[in-house]
Amino acid sequence: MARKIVFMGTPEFSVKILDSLHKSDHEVVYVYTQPPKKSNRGMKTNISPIHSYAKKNNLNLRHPITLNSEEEFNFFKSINAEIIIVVAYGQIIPKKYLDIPKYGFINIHASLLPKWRGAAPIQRAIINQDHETGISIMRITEKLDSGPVFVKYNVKIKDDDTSETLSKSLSKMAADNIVSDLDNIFKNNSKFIEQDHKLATYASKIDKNESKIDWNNEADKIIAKINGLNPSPGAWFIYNNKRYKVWSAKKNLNKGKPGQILDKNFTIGCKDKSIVFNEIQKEGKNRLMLDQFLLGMNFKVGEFLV
RNA sequence: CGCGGGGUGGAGCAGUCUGGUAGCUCGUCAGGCUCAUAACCUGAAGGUCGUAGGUUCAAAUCCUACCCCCGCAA
Repeated sequence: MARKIVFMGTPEFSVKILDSLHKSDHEVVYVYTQPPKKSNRGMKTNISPIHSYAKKNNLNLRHPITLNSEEEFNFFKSINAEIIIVVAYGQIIPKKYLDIPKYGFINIHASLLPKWRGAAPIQRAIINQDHETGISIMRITEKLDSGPVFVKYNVKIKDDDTSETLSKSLSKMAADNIVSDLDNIFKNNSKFIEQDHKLATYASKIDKNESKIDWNNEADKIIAKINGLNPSPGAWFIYNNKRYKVWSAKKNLNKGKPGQILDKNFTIGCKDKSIVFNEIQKEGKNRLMLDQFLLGMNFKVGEFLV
């Protein structure tokens, strides 16, 4: 039976899931996303990935600056949706909204709750060198990411997984399952299980300062950071006053002082072993594979990166 | 009007400030060496220096406009 769904989401991660819902038997009556804002080079006005998807597929779109106004709340009530799916919307849903739809607000979160509640669960899982993560589908309650969960899907984190690859596979996993999961909710087949709040950890937003590579860490830890911050904002270091963004790297067994260039392959010493870059990008330049990068790179073995 | 870097043979770069023969590393092709090679040696091909104007005896280089790529910041 077709249900009236409202979808709330913003980044690329949400798009596949919206697509799944849009192609299902249910009716996506409204899509909410963050309003367009001036951003990026030149400060042009940019719309969110969900915004452009909705436009392309002629879905009803709503992008209020805030949900808190009376007017916005009344509009929401007038939609008369039966269930709301929230995937990385980027705004806290005010409490008064939560009881309006018959089947409530459902959230898709990219971690195995109660682990990694909050803004950057995928990045944190990789940076923390976790071996697995996943998707949790849960009911939204007043407190962020702490509602009862009714299903989790696990996925292994591979050594070469980045936030981008992991985000894609998690997004796909959620998209593949959401429709049948919703059916279970509608049929009342699903048990919502309270999280064990004592085990909760928090995935705080990525701070600019932590994206700089600290060569006093172990090679594995540095690589985890590189992968976790790929593609955005990217792990980086300074050499000759230029900023270099590292897209990927692998461990090398050679030893050397932290931050020191150990050989002509631009291998860099860490606290223990060392790392050799795989794909790297100088500021203002394109990203390059190591062999290309080395051709035009002028450096002396023995010097230090900052 | 957010700040900044860049566009030079197929790839990555130097040369631009201080105008005067188009340079480096790699790749490609041919030949050589070798049991053999992604190694080594020799040689060759390949560039309207992003585009369009301007200044000049002379422009990759100086001036103007435009196009494209990228980093930061938000």
